[in-house]
Amino acid sequence: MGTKEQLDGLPPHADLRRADSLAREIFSDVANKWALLIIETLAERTLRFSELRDQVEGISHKMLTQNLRMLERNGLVERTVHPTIPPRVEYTLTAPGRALRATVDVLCEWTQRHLGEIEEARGRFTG
Amino acid sequence: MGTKEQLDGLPPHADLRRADSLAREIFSDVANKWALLIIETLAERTLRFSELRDQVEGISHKMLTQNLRMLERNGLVERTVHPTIPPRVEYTLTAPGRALRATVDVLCEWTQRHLGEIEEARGRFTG
DNA sequence: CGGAATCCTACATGATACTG
DNA sequence: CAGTATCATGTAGGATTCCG
Repeated sequence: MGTKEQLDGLPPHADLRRADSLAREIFSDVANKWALLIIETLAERTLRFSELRDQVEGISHKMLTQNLRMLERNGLVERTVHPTIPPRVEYTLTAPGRALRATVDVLCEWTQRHLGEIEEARGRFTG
Repeated sequence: MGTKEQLDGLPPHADLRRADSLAREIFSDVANKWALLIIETLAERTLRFSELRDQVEGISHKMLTQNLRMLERNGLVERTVHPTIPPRVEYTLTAPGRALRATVDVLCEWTQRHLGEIEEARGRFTG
């Protein structure tokens, strides 16, 4: 596959080095807690706006809207409007969104696995 | 292993659900572009402060300092001061830092792999 | 209910200058 | 060179209000 051949031999963050590259832009979009928590939450099942707001603890109405728009713009989340009254809007992960989810899972697992270690380090740290 | 048994059967983001949990706090620390780019850059080799500033394109002196302190506090990066004149300060990944690096690599690979797809999605998006 | 728009505040970030 | 402090500014983010 052509894409894979181009990547072989390069560090995985090769293009992220340039501050103005598309890769860096996407990386910056995605590397923030709200986006990743939304992705994780949608991974279980399709959810409505208000369900998401309830399940992603601490997120505000505004942040949820902004991040959903960003994820939709990047094609990671699909937005479906049911023209009923009151309106019903559902959000689902797309294929790339589900692929991203798999990588976020790894990050979540890392967090769980090193909780204790990090807590200890914080205790030792005297900044 | 006790830790593994506790995690089995739970979604990987189980504890991240609580906005006030330690897991969420660590996740929020780590899920930001500067921290992750620093981790990626340090993965190749130990670097001095000024080398890092040059290699992580776009990062400011201040952001680099702040993020290095945060990573050091969480025990992901080790800071070594050589008492010379001028001073020489080197930063290295710790074991948990290297483990994190592996997961960030996956995120970088995801970014590279879906670049085109995302660019297309952006073209279609009319927000 | 979902979302856009407004206003307002706090904090993140950059630029600069200073110290050891 | 590495790091801190200070100041200025932008932007993130919350609360609120209005609209379909």
